[in-house]
Amino acid sequence: MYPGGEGGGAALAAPMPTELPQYYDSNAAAARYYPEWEASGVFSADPSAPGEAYCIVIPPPNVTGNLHMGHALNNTLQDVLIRYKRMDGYNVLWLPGTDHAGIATQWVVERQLRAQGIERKELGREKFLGCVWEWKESSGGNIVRQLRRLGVSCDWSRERFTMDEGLSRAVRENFVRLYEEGLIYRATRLINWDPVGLTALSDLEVETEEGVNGEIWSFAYPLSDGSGEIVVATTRPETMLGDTAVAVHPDDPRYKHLIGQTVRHPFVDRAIPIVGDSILVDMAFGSGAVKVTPAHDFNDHEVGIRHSLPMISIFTPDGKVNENGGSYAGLDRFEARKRVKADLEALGLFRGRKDHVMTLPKSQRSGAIVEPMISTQWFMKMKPLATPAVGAVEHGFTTFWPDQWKNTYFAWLKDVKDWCISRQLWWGHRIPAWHCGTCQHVTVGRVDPTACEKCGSADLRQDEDVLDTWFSSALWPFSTLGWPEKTPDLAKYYPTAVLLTGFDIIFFWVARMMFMGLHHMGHVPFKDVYIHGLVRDEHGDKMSKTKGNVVDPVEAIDRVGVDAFRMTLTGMAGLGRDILWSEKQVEAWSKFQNKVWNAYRFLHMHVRERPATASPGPYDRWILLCLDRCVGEVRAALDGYRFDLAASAIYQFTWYELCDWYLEFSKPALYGEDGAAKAGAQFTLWTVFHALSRLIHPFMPFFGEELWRNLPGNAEAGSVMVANFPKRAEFDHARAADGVARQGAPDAIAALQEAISAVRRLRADKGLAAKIPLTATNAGALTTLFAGHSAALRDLANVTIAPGARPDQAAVLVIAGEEVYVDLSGVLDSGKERERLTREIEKLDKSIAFLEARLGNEAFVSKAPPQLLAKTRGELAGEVDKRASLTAALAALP
RNA sequence: AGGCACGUAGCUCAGUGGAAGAGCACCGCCUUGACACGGCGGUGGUCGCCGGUUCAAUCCCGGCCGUGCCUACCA
Repeated sequence: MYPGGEGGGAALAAPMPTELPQYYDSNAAAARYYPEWEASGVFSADPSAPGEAYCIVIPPPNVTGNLHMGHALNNTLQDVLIRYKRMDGYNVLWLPGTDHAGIATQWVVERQLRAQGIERKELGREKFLGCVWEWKESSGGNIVRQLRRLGVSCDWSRERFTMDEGLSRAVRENFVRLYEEGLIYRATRLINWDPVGLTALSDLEVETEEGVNGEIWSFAYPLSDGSGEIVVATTRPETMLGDTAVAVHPDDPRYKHLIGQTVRHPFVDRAIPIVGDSILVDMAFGSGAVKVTPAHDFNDHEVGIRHSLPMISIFTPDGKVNENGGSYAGLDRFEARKRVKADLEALGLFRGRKDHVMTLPKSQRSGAIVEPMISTQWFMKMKPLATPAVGAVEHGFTTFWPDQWKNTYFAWLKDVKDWCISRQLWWGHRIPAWHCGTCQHVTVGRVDPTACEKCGSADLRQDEDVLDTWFSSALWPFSTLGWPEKTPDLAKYYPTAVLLTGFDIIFFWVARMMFMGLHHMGHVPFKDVYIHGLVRDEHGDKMSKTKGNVVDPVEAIDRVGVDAFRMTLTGMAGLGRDILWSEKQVEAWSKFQNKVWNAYRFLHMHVRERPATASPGPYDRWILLCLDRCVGEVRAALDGYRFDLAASAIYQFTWYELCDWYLEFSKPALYGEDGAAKAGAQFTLWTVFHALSRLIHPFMPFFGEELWRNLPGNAEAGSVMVANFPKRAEFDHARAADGVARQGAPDAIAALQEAISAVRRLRADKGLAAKIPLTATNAGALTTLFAGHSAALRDLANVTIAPGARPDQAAVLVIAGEEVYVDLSGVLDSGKERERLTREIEKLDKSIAFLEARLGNEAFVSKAPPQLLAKTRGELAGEVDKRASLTAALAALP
């Protein structure tokens, strides 16, 4: 356009066509549109606005982390749903935020400090926390900046952090309430201890490393009365320093007379009772006698409780033998193992060893071998919370997609042990409990107490521990909406619509949100839980630094463009399948993007302004009905979380129907002189892109926006984000028009496509250049049917259909049941044509044999549905006719 | 050990109780006025194996084999 124009007063008849660039630049579009979208306020939710609520809370990434492919997938899928629902008129809120990630973050900062020669303990709690906050502030923006690169439409004005003021308040409220209800308690128990991280862990934070080569080492405990010995075996000989019993099966004839006697501990001055325990001991295994270390083994601990055994802790928090280990005190646990073995051998008590492949419990964070230790910690009572959480899914208040994940969820909740929620860390929500120095009473409160609630003493000391990170995450769906306040957000958006996450945190997070939501809100936190797979490399291997196959999403976006990047992930996201990231797949979607872009440029060549509504011709009606079907498929797919099928439906329609056929069909009208036909095609082309840009937008947001904004005459429509997602009813006019026009007539478009393909095949088979025009003759109704399609036949197959008899030299085709003769005068190669016909006839023979066999089966005829029977008979008749035609043609060949 | 998935074209995956589909790869031909990041045509599969139900099974059921994951692990 020429700003200001040329003067002269005459309005330009038509705007100068905006020259669309040859290629669409996804990242340039992103840079242009994203800031504008964010500034426009469309991302921001308004609970007082109309529309049914549709809310998703983001699975909060680690605040100091970086975006990885899992995040990219997770957030892309959320954005697809959010944009779809927003366009569909829902009152949408996508609430973003980050997690403080207790252990993980503390570790990173500790490591940084250690690199500078500073130890956390020397620094002290206050100063150390200062460093963590500093690190959070300096790196905390990364992840949200990277999320923005994905084009996600979250409500950034509502961004939350698990340790912000509001959420900290929710955490405290939750703790106090559960404490008052008796669901949080302090107890001394055997827990999982991380000797490197120096903190308690929950069961879930312990990972098992499989396939570790170890040994089973046997030794003898001499009976105290000197009458013999009992052989026991262990993978951890050093734990014998804490043995307080030997267990045998009460029915075991070898040992049952010994129950009640004692054995003598060779290193510590201790007589150890022999107890009978049918739960622990399997008579058939090993020697049938088991050493019992109640302070360092979960099974043994139970035995200790059952038999009131002493529980002797033998390790210090950092995994060294303590004063209970006699002369071994001060040795690291692995060093102690060697010494114990050597000393037992020296005493002649060694009774053999064998190799044993075992699994080792390791700390999820530090990797250290976890040590069961008796320790005083805070726990959450799980049974009363878990039961309703199981029921809610059983009764369908929350649905898992795919459904089978509910089994995983049930399996854990139905057998869940109390949750150890305290951590000996500094970074996290400090436990709101104060210990009285005078009477030892613990005061828990919403506000910091100044005096012991029991004795009034002012000698109070706050509990040193912080809460497990997942304690705050468990509240996320309602704490982020304002709980414990009764906010408009909470009223409008809770329960949320769907949670999208990976299967690895069903226990950690999904289950805990479920029971916390049910407990505090009385409703499930989300109606659906969509569990997506893992992003792997193209061979299906897990991405890992050691394999060197990690794809950095930001780098990938820079390289391939954000739209194709997203579509690649989305296109593979079905139900219960992992996503295999492949550059080939990226390329396919880049090509798709390019294909659409070129079709769009074609539109711009022929449509300069918004076309007036025009009555659609046969091709127009056809493509509009295809689009209508596609819209239905996309909606159904998205409603069932089949992102892959939605992507595929769009691809199929766009490439195979719109580009391969419709654009070609429309050319004669667009380039021609028939005003009505032209208007119909222009209007249809515009209508298709008007819908397609909206259909694509949730998946390829910037591409959709670019198509929408540059659609001729669409400037005032604003952003595609707030346009309506296509509905099937939009194309009712085409359906109605098509119904009137066809009135039961055969499907001319299908016949046309068949004819074009048949001629093309013939050409390819005969090696005939496309330039050579062909004539096809037909004496039947087909010529009438094709009467309106001569231009399409000419342009797409370079063939003319005329009424008439069979030429002397001709190839016979059967289209829609009628013989069509393609005049090959002068170019007919009898040999090749004979081959072709023979091949065709062979195929028909097989088909006829198959159909006849079926119809000859009495059981089929009597039991198959009548519709199928009729169809089969019709097919057979058609095949027989076709065969007759081709056989005659073969016979007639010179 | 138990549980849950999965096994369809060379690769990655859709699919349905009524004669097997896509992308990529491969083989021909084609620069035609949206597009060579393209067009047209084509090759390619006893739908893991064995039984059962059914008129009809790749699809439903049972068993087996193989792969992956989860949970619990025996001192």
